[in-house]
Amino acid sequence: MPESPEIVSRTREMKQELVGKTIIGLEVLQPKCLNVAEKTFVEALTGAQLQNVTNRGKWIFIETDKGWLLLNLGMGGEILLVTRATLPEKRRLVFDFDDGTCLAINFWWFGYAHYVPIDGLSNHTMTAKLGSNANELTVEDLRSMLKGRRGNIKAFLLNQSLIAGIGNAYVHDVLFMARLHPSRPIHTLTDGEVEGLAEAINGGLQTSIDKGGAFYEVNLYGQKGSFTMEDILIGYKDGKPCPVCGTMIEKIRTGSTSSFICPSCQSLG
DNA sequence: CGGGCTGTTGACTC
DNA sequence: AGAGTCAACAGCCC
Repeated sequence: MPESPEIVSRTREMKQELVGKTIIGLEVLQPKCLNVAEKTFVEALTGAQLQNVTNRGKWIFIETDKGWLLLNLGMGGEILLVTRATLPEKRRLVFDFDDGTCLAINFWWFGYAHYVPIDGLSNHTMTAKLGSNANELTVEDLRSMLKGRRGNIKAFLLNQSLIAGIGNAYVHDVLFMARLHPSRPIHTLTDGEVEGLAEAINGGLQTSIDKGGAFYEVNLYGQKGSFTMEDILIGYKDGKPCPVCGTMIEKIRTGSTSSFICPSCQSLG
């Protein structure tokens, strides 16, 4: 489940490794993940030189002199820096570079590889409405976003057009650190709770960013991230004791997703 | 073997 | 506007 920590880590690695390389060829094994015709995609990016790699939420922005390559790994996937000799079996896209290396991209279930012309980012609806990066959020940002908003806090945190980068894997610990129940109505939050939530968002993601992302995703070199189950406080730990009060952690249904909570630390009040 | 569950996202409905 | 459902279809667990 690639969320901010994994995407920020992949972005760093790609910027480090790929800037300056030129795409001399590319292979599309799953045209369905594209936003344009396969022919258009291939023609647009062949010969493109990579200039920068950034991210917004879960989207990776690869800037080239011929336009943008935007990637979203969906529910998981790998971006691997390999050679033709070491290509992974599972791959949906392969970019060949002028130095003999290549980038093999696979989506675990589904994902997107979109081409956008140099001046066309504002027309790319899937990224144009993304909110600010979760790992760069300030208390003031959060306060103004929450003001007057209805609904519950978990749906708010997962809404990418407000805060970009939090997904259903990290949200459990973010809410736990802020001592908030996922179904807590936004309008009932106190000033202190909003401040605590801002800290929880930053803290909850930063540990994993520092560790290169979660153990269930790999980096460009095929190595797993070092953020492990031991770094997770309550997520996916139903039946185990809460690290703060010892109460049994519960798995509950919240809308169409599951949530993990300590029923004592995160009471609905 | 098969069914149910899991990360994302947008489209669609009420 | 918010909440729910579905569809993209891989892999794991029981």
